[in-house]
Amino acid sequence: MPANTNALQTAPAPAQRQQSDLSSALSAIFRGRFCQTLLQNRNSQKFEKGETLYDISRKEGQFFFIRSGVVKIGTITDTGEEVIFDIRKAGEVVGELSASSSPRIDRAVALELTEAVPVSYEEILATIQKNQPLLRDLIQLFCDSLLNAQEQVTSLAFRDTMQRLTKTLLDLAGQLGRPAGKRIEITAYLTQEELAQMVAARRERVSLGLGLLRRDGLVEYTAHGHLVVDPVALRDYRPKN
Amino acid sequence: MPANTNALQTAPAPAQRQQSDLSSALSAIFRGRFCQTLLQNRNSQKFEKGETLYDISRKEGQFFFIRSGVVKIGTITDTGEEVIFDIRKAGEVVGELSASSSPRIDRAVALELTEAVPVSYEEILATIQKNQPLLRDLIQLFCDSLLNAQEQVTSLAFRDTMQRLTKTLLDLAGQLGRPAGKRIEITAYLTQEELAQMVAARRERVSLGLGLLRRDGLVEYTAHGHLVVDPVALRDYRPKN
DNA sequence: AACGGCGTGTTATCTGGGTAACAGACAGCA
DNA sequence: TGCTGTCTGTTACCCAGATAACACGCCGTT
Repeated sequence: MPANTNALQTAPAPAQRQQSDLSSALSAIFRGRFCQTLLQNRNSQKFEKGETLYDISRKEGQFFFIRSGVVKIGTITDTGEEVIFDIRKAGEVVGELSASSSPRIDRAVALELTEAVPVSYEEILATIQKNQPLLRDLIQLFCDSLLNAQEQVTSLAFRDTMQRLTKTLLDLAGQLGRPAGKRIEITAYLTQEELAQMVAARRERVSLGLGLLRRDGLVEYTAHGHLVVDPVALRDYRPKN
Repeated sequence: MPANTNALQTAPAPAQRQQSDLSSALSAIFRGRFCQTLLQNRNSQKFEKGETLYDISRKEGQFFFIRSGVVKIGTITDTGEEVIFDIRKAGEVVGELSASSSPRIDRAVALELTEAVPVSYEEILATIQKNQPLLRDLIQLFCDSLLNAQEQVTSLAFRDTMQRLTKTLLDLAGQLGRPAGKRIEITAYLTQEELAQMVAARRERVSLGLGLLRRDGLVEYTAHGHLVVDPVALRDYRPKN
């Protein structure tokens, strides 16, 4: 079953080969055009649902290239409260903050069975020096992450719970969406608690909010518990309907 | 008066020379060991208090190396509301998001007379390719920025106004602080409105909060309107005193 | 000296959303 | 077949903080 996990042993490759593979993979992944085969000579790790890829304040500087699955990145305060900064899926990268020499606060947890290839920051740097165009992609990755965080700050500063909820749903539809008629199905199972951690509100609020949206036909559940949203209607949803 | 502004003309240097200067400057600045002289062959721009270095959604991808002064970076929503993400001072860099190809939302405004050297993203990339160690510094810059933004999200999600205010004051003391006995003076003039935009709360709250802290001797004003804080007392300030 | 303009201090009122406390639905398991 | 744990839906209550509306001081101008 864990075929990829020991692909390295079954098809040993010289460092040379591996290096060039990594290079292509970085390029493809950073650009979001992930190809399953590119990293096939490298070890991949499996993470069960709920398992953490990396936790707050660990030493090893590793990026993870997600082959399949979905992970949440967020943090937990000393008082046990949890926020979610972002969701990443197959073809994307997590753990970019491991490049920082400052103490970090983020962690990543699999939302479903996830396969990811860990690559040390040092290795990434080395690869970039041999493949200059990758630099732009790496930096773009940081920019996207930063932009996203800044948007969250702005949203928290000025928007109410309902507006943050609709924005979160739209973002999710964009990231994890699969078209279903004129609707979009969010292809991941998120509990209301997790939605609440993305919205930065109490679960009860999210429950109420979803209830409202459902009553107005902007949102519904599939049999599997997935959310299906109406993006256009959601986009110009005005509070106090 | 604008002596630096045309330093390039008065002391023309071959591209070669300029390139190596920029390289050293990047290194020093990224590491926070800014040296006034390193960029002296490059144009520097002056920004009056309140003038914007760059605004939301402009095209030119430029970083600014701050020679002197203090700037705020933040954003304004379409409804005119303003937040401040961060404050940067002499020796630091702003505008790193200009590396992004996605539409950005941030802007930078001088809080006092500021001199800064604009350097295009392309030029920075070119310099890094000739001076590999700089790559780490550039990435560290992004990491610090991202970390800061994530902390703000966490803070907004879980802390009340008073806690955010004390944290903001401590951060400011760390960034703009000059020791004054066992106190620290924040060497910039910030209106309560600006503090409020950093804390993401109404100005009235900040006024009230500062009043409380002042009553307890944790904060005072200098004659010039600067804040002086007691960092140790502030650090373990507990609400509901 | 009189005027805006701008920043600050303060209060009275209203409300979004947190807190607490359930009830029902469903799934796994013993 | 009931037990337990996890998730969702809903309500009553309360409070931190937004809103609104001033008064005051401190300038730089005219």
